[in-house]
Amino acid sequence: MSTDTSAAPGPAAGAQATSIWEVARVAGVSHQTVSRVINGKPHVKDSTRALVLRTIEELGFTPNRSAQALAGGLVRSVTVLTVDTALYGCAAALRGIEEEARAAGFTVGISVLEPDAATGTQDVVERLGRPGAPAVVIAFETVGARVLDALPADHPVVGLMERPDSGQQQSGRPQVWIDDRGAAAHATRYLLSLGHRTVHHLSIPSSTSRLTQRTHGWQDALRSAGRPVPTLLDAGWTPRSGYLAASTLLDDPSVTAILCGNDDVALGVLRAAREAGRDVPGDLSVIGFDDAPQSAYLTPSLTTVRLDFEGLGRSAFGLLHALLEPDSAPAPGLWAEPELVVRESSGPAPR
Amino acid sequence: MSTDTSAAPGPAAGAQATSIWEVARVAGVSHQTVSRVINGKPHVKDSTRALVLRTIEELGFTPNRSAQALAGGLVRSVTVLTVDTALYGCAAALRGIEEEARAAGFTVGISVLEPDAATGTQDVVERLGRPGAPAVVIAFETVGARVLDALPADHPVVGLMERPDSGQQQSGRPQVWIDDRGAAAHATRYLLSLGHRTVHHLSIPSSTSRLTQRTHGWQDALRSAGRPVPTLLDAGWTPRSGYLAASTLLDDPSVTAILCGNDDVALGVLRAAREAGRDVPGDLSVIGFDDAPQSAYLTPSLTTVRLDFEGLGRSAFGLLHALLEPDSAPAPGLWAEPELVVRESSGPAPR
DNA sequence: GCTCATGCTGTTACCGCTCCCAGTCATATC
DNA sequence: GATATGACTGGGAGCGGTAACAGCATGAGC
Repeated sequence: MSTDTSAAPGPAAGAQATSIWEVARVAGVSHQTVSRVINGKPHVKDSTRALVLRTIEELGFTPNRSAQALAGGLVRSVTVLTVDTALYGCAAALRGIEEEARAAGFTVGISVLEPDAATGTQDVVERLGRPGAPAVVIAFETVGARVLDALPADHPVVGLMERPDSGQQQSGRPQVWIDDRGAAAHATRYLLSLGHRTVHHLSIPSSTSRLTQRTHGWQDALRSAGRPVPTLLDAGWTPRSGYLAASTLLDDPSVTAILCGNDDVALGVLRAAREAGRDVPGDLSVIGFDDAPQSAYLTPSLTTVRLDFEGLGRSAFGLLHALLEPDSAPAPGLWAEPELVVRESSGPAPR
Repeated sequence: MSTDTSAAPGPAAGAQATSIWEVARVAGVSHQTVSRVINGKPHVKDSTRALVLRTIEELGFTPNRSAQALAGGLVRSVTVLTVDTALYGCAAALRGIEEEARAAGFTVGISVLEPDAATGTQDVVERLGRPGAPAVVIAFETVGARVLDALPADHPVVGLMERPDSGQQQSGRPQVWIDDRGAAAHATRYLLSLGHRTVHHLSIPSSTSRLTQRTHGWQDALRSAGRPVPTLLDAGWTPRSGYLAASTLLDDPSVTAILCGNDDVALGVLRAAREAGRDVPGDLSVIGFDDAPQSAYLTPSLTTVRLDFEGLGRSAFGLLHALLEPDSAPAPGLWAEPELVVRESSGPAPR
């Protein structure tokens, strides 16, 4: 009796790892047939298919994705490029993407962009691991936008953006966006309608060259109402930054309404207001942006603009999927329009 | 003059994608030398190395990770398995892992576990894409723990856990954990020291078979102080769940101190307390868990147990890295001990 | 001067999978 | 009955890398 090492014809002759060759050997078919079964391709007799499927089950075989990708098969993986996974907007979008991607059998990778990260084409491709690797870029701010620009035009990538300026429908690159400019304008008008003379704005970080669309929307509303546009104040993303920015702003008693770049900033403002002895909404109205899950439970509960980041993420993936597999992919869904959610933190201007 | 299609000896003879063959051809060396340079292996003359490096730069070549993985080279990718990317603890841990992984040149994938997901070995391996693919499992709750169990003992995986019961130092699998049991006990003792007769507890979801370590810690402290242990109340992860659970609890005027399973639950409790006309901390003390970035800015600001999820994530990756590359990996760092952060939401028992 | 170690380089065989192409049948069609 | 289908199946050649081995100089040691 001798060990038969020459039996298996293909690679992995004496191997223990279960490959399609092993499955093929056990099932008594060729590796090609196994491949067909795995990929649900036609031209396999039902009984053969069943046999192979059973064998796969028995052997606990899992196709090796690296090999699939290398052999030029369908890739079924997305990389999400984002600045911060903990920030509510990004986290929610990520969740939407992941959810949809997993449902479609895609693997999702994630790579966090440092604010000062190198964003040359090569740097970005290196993060993706392979030229032509599908990606979703969460590009609400500058770094993301730069990364998006660095990718070649034919690269399968979709961006999650702020609403692009109507003028520059640029790049023809697939993208999904939220009309936060319009939403910010709406929120600002709402505050004016409550009798506030003007509205101050604590902006989330913007590129040095460009204001955020939220800031633009705020300006739009004030200008078209003929109201003075106060100096723009830059906050960060955190409650702390909102708190610091508001601390000085609240020294001015004429400030009666503040539109914040996001809910976290608004939270900081709420805190600063309380410490400054300003009643919200009696003396001061505060509006946030995003409608994070916490915002409804704050004291006072926060009036805010609800943004459907999760839906946006789902759509982004859907768009990418459609790009990759035009036939099999379901049509990408839509996402909810921004909506002003009025709660306790906003009210009539003091008199 | 004719196009020379036979020049390149190896694969990709007439291809346009830049592979190591292309780099080799341009640099006038063999593909193997290019491979050596890429991997920083020895036995390459400095001048040759420089030449290859320059060529790589010029051609904008990026090694194909699928091919590297397939060829049995170092893998340099981790998959994070978690239940929710938006939950503060998970998000922070994920950030820690990603940060450390990227620094080490690893790709990070993420896969969200549904509460009712199939967690057989094969299901999990399928998510990882390849048997033996390194992973970090965020296993603070049941699903994660089950997944961890499903992986074969020799699989390179590290778990982020609650502190295991001292009895069962189980499985020998590498893991990092937070002593939330001790921290919960500490927080409970703190409340008792303020004069509260007992402490109520709103638990985050636990497996049906097992209480969370936080709940255990709470029981520990009450029992060893000889205080009555109130009925355990199950909340969820969200402010809403805390709000709902507290709404009934607060009908009982003897409830003066509540330890919450996390900060979001505590936020809901704060809200419910206000609506019930209970002053915090005058009538009621509330303590959270996690110290989310928002908690310091709430009104009242939240006394909570600070947990270093980010450090935990970094350490988890460090441990995995050391497992994968015992020589080159730096020693995994430590993470901060839990710490009770006393703020405004806790105070002496009412009398 | 010749052997031997040593540094550098190229050749070859895979890794596990998918493509393309060439069979082999059974069933229609003429 | 011979030929054309067409469903099914198998064989081989890569995909872009890495590992193991083999060559070939160069310098040291005898």
